[in-house]
Amino acid sequence: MDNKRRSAPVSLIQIAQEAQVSPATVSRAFNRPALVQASTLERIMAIAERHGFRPNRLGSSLRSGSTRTLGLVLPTLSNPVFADCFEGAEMRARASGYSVMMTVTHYDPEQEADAVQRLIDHQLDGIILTVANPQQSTVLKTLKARDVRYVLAYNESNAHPCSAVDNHAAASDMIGHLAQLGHRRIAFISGPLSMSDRAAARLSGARNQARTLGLSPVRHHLMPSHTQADTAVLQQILGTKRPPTALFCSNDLLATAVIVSLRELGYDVPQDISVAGFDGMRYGAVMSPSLTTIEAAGYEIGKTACHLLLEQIEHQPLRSQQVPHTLITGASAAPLLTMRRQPVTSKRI
Amino acid sequence: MDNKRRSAPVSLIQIAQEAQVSPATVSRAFNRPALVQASTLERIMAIAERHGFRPNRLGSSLRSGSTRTLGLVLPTLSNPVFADCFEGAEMRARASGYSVMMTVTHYDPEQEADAVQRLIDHQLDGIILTVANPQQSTVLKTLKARDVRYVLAYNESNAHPCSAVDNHAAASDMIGHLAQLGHRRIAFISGPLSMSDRAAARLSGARNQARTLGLSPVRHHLMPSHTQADTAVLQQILGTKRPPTALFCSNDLLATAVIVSLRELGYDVPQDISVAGFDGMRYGAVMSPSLTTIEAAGYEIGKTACHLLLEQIEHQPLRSQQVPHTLITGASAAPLLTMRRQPVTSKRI
DNA sequence: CTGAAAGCGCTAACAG
DNA sequence: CTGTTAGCGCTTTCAG
Repeated sequence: MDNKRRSAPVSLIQIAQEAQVSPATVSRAFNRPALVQASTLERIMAIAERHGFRPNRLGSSLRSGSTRTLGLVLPTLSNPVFADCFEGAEMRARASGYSVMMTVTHYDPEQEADAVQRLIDHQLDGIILTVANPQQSTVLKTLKARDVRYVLAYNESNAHPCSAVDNHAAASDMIGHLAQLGHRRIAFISGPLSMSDRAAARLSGARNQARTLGLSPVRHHLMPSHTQADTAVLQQILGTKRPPTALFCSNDLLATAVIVSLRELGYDVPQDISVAGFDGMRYGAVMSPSLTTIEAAGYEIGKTACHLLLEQIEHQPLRSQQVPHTLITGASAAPLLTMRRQPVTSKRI
Repeated sequence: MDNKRRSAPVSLIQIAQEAQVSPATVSRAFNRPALVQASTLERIMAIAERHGFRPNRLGSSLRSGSTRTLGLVLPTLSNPVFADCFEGAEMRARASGYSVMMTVTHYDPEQEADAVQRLIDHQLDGIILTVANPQQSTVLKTLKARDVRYVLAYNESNAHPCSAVDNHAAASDMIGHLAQLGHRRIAFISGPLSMSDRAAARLSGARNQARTLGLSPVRHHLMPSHTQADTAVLQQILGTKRPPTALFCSNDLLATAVIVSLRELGYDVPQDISVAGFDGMRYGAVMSPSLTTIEAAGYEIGKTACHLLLEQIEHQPLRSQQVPHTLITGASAAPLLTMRRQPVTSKRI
């Protein structure tokens, strides 16, 4: 009856029989062809091809103890920097014959834990992950306890191998840039810091640099999520006596949302207020106004993280690597002088 | 010496010994706990927990013939619609206890073939994929020949199970909308059609509707890639005697690039020329001008494709499912009357 | 260069 | 409800 589905699952043993060699030889033919006599190799391969045979990786993984598969755990792919990160990591993995199992966590530590457990169950050779906060991450403990190899991507840490930009320095650079444009009252806007150590590091870098340059202390304003702007909060920020003249947002998606909300409130960017982001997502350049931001190449972070992980798998010593960042001067942050004296506080739309 | 790495790989057998039961019982405890006496179950689980034991999926997969893992093959995650597609598919997969192995092909049939082969080697339970063109796709033949379950995402086909929007109808809708705005000369812009049957279907829908409405025939102009605009081509298109008043681009990324290029050439969108896209990527709403486009929800396509695949895996009959599309009226396409009479052909920048 | 044998960790039959 | 048995498909010693 059911003779259509799952036709002829040929196994290595059958190839061996047909080729009149032992299974071991067929295995060698595929894994270390140099060890097999040319004529034998040819015969085996011909038969294999005829049957469309390819070694079943489950068998080989079980026996050899390696799945040649890596796990990738990221907050979300909606943020294009993480999509880039995947592409960088997968490209690097493929170059070494590895496949990638991927999952997203939506910045939720509980989902991080589930994800990592799932990947461990699959016996992956290693895991690349971005966690909410490496300091107090139970997953990292699990990983260590189980002796699973891993590398953090985006998170900075000196307790764990990682691939990231120097968020502190990058945020400093941005504050420097805004200061150079004449801004002295800068606010920092982000989602819940507990969900992103990156945002926290950026805030700290911003504050530090503001202090160094003698600017007003950087106020921190919280948005409900890392990618959504709360209009009420913005209204409140700008309704104060001496409102900030520039808003530094913890990521580009948030900066984008903030710009849209400001527009709805009747503020022009950068005419009434400057806005800067962080990440350097591709669309930033296309937006209007084009986004002033820090480019932290996701592709590089992913590629590097994967490279570090593969090093570990090859038993090279653990190490971390910083990925360089670049300030991108867009039109969303303008010199203070060209801005209006009195920001309009009433709606204009 | 090397006593630090890979500490104590506990196996089901060891748990069985310690719990004084047979391996089968431990297996049942994890897979069908209802079949095990409560007290036994408890004892087993306690011991397992103490050792941090979890069943090794390689063993179980090899024996049971199912990896509970699906493959996802997409052109690229740089296009946010595909990133959404991943999220939709992975969410659906996870809901049924499946993991996802993912890879990108950059619209290259050769990479599609490699990817599928790699996934087949991993013995995945099924594959969701977007191919350049299902009509002449060797991968689909391979998949069929090997009796691997699969569902197409984005590609429309009546020879293969698939989840997609009705590209033809959607393109018709867009032409209808542009016609309603007063446009009668509309050009269609895309990358190489051989790399995307979606673009081809959209072109055909556009042409058909233009004919129906008695508009000028839709001219098709080719860009070097699906996401990059060639300024020279645009210049040539607009340099003709009776240039099109609206450009319908085969996807949003391309539309975005076209708008940027037009701006560089000194054309204002939509003042001088209207531009429409296709896909409904999130950033379209944030752009300026906001993008007129067709929303084809990637998340839904991915989720649906995964759902169809899981149905297949549960031996339900093959089927396809169309995902609805929506016209999004943005500001990048404006009524003809408000446009200038004579499009400027000299640079203004 | 090749073969024989053992077994990776688990589950599916079949008994009881 | 539980145990026994027999592998799933492959690789890896260890011998030749």
